[in-house]
Amino acid sequence: MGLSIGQVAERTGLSVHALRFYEREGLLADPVRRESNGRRVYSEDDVDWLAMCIKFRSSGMPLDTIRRYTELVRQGSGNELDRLDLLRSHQDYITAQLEDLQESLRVITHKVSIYEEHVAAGTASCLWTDASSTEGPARASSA
Amino acid sequence: MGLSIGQVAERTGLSVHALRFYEREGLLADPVRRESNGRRVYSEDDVDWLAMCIKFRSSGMPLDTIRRYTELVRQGSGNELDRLDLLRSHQDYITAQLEDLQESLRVITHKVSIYEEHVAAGTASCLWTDASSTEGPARASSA
DNA sequence: TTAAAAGCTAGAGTGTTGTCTAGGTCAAGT
DNA sequence: ACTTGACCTAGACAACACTCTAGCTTTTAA
Repeated sequence: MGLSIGQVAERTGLSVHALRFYEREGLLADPVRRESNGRRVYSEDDVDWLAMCIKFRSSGMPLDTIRRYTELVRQGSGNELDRLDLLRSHQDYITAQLEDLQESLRVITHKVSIYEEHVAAGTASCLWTDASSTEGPARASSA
Repeated sequence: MGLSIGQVAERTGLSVHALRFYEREGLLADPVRRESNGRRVYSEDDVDWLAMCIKFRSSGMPLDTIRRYTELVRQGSGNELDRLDLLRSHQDYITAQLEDLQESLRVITHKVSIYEEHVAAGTASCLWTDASSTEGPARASSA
């Protein structure tokens, strides 16, 4: 039931350094329990919480915001609207990221397909000399 | 036809600092032309190239990789397969990001909906006291 | 019993991506 | 003449999120 920092590092993929760092930064709902010798003992709940933090992080939430969220949870009930606000705005942020990424993917896929055509053509004979229509400044190498 | 650094900053959304920085970092296909007085003169092609760099950046390509790509383009024809490689691997990277983000969105949307239920219930009467089933360590506040 | 492995704290160091400052030039307007 | 504003270079500084080091204690395995 109680996990050492090393075990938690293994399970979460965070380094032990990062785990201590996150704790110092106030990202854990409660300051991790300690054994008599001072060593950290993590519960499954701690690991779940960390997993959530990792999801937040990987979707671009800054540590600062995770800390604010953590504080709200730590304060207990009464601020659910604030938590909801924070979550919704992160939701919006993710949605915006998704749209940007999809657009980026569209653009790069287009570039890839142009290069593929060129390369396919070039496999037969090396007749083309620049990436015109894919690279801006390389275009026609002129005014 | 020739744009000042300030105009390019306006058009691209990059700061003039960032524009000079990108140039120093070798992210521009050719070192920007200068007026007699040393001031930069950007062409539309430069702006197009910058727009592409911005797309690369915003989809998580490090400056380092953009520089490598730029170098390939600068070298001229003959390395199209290398460019294609680089582009394809970034394409894969974006795809992976999209999947991660979608998963994150799923998780956070679930949390949001749980909070919404709680808050809706609480609007009538403040009967619930914690975020159990949404927050790990806050759960039942016990062993 | 002793050596390796794992943990601890405090704090320094790092990589990335810019941003800002200092000190100066140049052109235009008043 | 003088101020304002855009531009220049070189280089210092900064935010973010870790990562690593030093110096120490404790646990575990041989």
